[in-house]
Amino acid sequence: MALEELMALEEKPPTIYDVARAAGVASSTVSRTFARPGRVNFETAERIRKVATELGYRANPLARALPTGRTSMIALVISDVTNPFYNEIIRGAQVAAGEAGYTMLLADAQESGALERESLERAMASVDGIVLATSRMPDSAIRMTAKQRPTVVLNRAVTDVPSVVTDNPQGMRRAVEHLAGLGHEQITYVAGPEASWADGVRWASLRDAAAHSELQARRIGPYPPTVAGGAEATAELARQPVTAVIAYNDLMAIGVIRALTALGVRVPREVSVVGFDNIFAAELVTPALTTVATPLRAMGLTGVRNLLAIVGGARPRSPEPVTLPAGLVVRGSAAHRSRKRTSPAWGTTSVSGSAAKAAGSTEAGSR
Amino acid sequence: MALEELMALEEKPPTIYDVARAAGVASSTVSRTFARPGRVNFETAERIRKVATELGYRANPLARALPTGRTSMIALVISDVTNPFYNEIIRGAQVAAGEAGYTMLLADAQESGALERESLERAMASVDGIVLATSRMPDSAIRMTAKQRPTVVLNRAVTDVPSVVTDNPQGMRRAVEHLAGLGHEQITYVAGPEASWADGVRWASLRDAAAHSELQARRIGPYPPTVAGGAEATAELARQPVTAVIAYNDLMAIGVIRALTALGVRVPREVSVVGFDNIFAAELVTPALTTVATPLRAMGLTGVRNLLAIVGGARPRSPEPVTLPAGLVVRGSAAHRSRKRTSPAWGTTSVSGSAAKAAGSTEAGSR
DNA sequence: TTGAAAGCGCTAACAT
DNA sequence: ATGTTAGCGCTTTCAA
Repeated sequence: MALEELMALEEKPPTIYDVARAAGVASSTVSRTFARPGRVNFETAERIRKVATELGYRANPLARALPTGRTSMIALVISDVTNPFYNEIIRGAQVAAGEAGYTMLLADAQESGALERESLERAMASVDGIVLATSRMPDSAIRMTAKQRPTVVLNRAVTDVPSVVTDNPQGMRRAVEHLAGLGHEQITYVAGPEASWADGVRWASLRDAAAHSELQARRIGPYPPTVAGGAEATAELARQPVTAVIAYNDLMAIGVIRALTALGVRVPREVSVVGFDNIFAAELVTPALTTVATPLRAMGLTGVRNLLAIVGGARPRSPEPVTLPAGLVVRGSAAHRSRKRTSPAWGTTSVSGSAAKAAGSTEAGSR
Repeated sequence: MALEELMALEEKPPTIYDVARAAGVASSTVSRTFARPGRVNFETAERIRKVATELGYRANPLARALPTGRTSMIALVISDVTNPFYNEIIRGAQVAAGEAGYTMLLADAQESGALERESLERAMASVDGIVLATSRMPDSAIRMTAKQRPTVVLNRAVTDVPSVVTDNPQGMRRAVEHLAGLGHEQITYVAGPEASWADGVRWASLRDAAAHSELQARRIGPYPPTVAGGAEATAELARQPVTAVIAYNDLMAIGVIRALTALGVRVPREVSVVGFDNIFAAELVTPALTTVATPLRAMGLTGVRNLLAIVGGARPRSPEPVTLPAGLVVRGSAAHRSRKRTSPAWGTTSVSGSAAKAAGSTEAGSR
C-alpha cells in the first residue's frame, strides 16, 4: 500500500501495459475491461480491476482520445465571465457535464468577437461539443462552427443549430400584466444591444402583451446592457416621464433605479421598474428588483444535456428551439401607479446628464 | 479556395502527413516547422506554412500531447461558481492562460470537497498545471495534488505549495484606521467559516490593527460566508450593540446591513459596516458598501502566470506566498460614530431572530 | 473470450 | 537541414 502510494507520486503513472503485465493478460483485454465490459470474462475482469486499483491506474484520457476521437470534454463559450448573468449558467453546465463524466473547458470571449473565435478555434479540436452562451459571433460563424462540432446555442435562435431559449413572450406577458394590474397605462422599454437576439424578442413581446392589455408601449435605446447603460437611458427617460419601465436586463434596471433615485425620483412610488433575468444582485439592491426570472441554471443544464445527447448520436428533435418557462419574481421595485407627481425632476431635461453620471460611475453613485 | 473550405467542412481535418505530402517533405519537417522554427530552412518553412494554410491545417493538440506530455491546458478549480467572488478571478485566469496560448478547464466543486477531488482527479491527467482557488480540501490533499502536477493555490497559504494571497493585514489595517478616524472605539468582527485560512488571518490582523489604534476588538461567529450568514450574525450583534462591524466578506456585510435595516437600525448612521473583497454587488447595495478591495482579477492573473512559469521550468521563488496589495474602497456604509442611539432595537434580544429571518430569505427581505 | 498487431497524429532521437 | 523510425497510451480489427 504505502509502496504503491510512493510510486504513484514519484514515478510516472501506470499505463495499461503495467496493468496487463501485473494481471497476466494482454493490454487489449485490459482496455476491454474498462471500455467494453461484458466482452470479457467476469473473473478476468475482476482480477484486472483489482490489479488496476492496486496500481492506482487511471486511463489517460488524452491517449484514449486519439484512437477514438472522443475526448470527453466540452467547451462552454461565454461572452464575458465578469457578467453575473453567467454564474448560474456555468453552474448548470458544469453539473450536467459532471453527471455525464465530461470535463468542461471554459472560454471567455472578454466581450470580443475576435477573441471568441480565437479561443473557440483553439478549443475546438479538443472537445466533443460546444455550448455557445450568448455568443457575439454572427449567425454564419455559428453555423460554421456547428458544422465542425456538435453545437448548442443558448439564448438565441440560429437556423439549423439546436438552441435553448427562455420563453421571453411568456415572461414579458407576466411582467406587463403585473404592471397593468398595478394600474399602469403605459410602459417604456429600455432596450439593450441591437445585436442581441433576446432584445428583439423582448421588445416584440412587450408590444404584443401591451396591446393585449390595452397599454401603451414605448421603446428607448439601444443602450449597453450594463448598469451604466441603464443610467444613461434614464436621461432619455426623464425627458418624457413615464410611470413604468421594463429594462432589457437586470443590470440596466438597476442602473435606471439608481439614476432615477439620484434624480430624486422615487422608485417604486413614482416610477415602477422591472428587470429581466433575475441575477443574484437583483435581490440585493434597494428597492429589491421585481424581475422576470429566466431559468439560468436550467438553461446551462439542458444546453449541455442536449449537446451530449447529440454527441451521443441523437438527432436534434426539431428545428424549433427548446423553450424554458419564465416566471415573474415580484419584489419591491414595481408598485401601484401613483396619481400625483411629487418630484420636480420630471421633464427637466437639463439634469439628465448629471443623473446618468451620478449613477453610472463607481465614485459618484456611492453616496 | 472554395474547394478547400468545402473539404475542411465535410472531411476530417488534414493531418501533418497531408501537409507533408502536399509540400513534398517528411512529416518531421512539418512538425519542426511549427514546433521548433529556426531548425528548418527558411524557404522550406515558408512553403510548408503556405501549404498548411491552404489546407486549413491545425495541429491536433491531443495528438501533440501524447508524445510531449504537455497539453497546453490548465485547470482552474473553484469551490462555487455561483459565488460572485469568483467572476473576476476567472477572468484574470482566463486572460493569463490566453496570452500564453493555454486553454482553461474549469472545475466547480459545488461546495463539496468530494466533488472537488473527483473533478480534480478527472482533470488532472489532461492538464499541465492546476490553480486551486479557495479550495475546500485539507492541506494534505493539496500537497498531494501538488506532487502530481504543478499547482498554485489562491487565497491560502499551504506549506511547500506556491500560493498567491491578498495582503490581509494591510487591508485590515486600512479598514481599522478608517473606522478609527471616524471616531469609532470598538469594532466587532463577524467571522466566516472556521476552516477558512483567510478568516483566521483577517481576525488576527484586525486584533493587531485595533491594538495599534487603541480600539477594542471583538469577534462573533463563525457564520456561513453568505448573505444569510451575515443576517444570522446580526441577531448576535444586536445583543451587545456596537458602532462598527467588519465582516469576513462582502456577502456577509450585505447580510448584516440588511438585517440591521430590517431591525430599524440605520446604516451607517447608527452602525458602520465594512466588508471585504469588493465584489461586483458591493457597489450596488444601499448604502453602497465600504470594503477592503482584494485584487481579484490580479489574483487570477498572477496565479496562472506563476503556474505557467513553474510549468515552464521555473523554480518557485520562495516558500513565502506572493502577496498582492489590498486597498480600501470608501463608499457609504461606514460613517462617523454617532453619539446617541436612536433605535429602540438595540439590546432587544427578542427581536433578533426575526431580524435574521427578515434579511435572510428572499421573500421577506424584499420589501 | 482472449491475444497479436496495426494504427490514431504527432514528436524526438538518430541517421544521413 | 532533412529524412527515417520508433514510440506516446490507448483502441480496435482480425485471428486464434
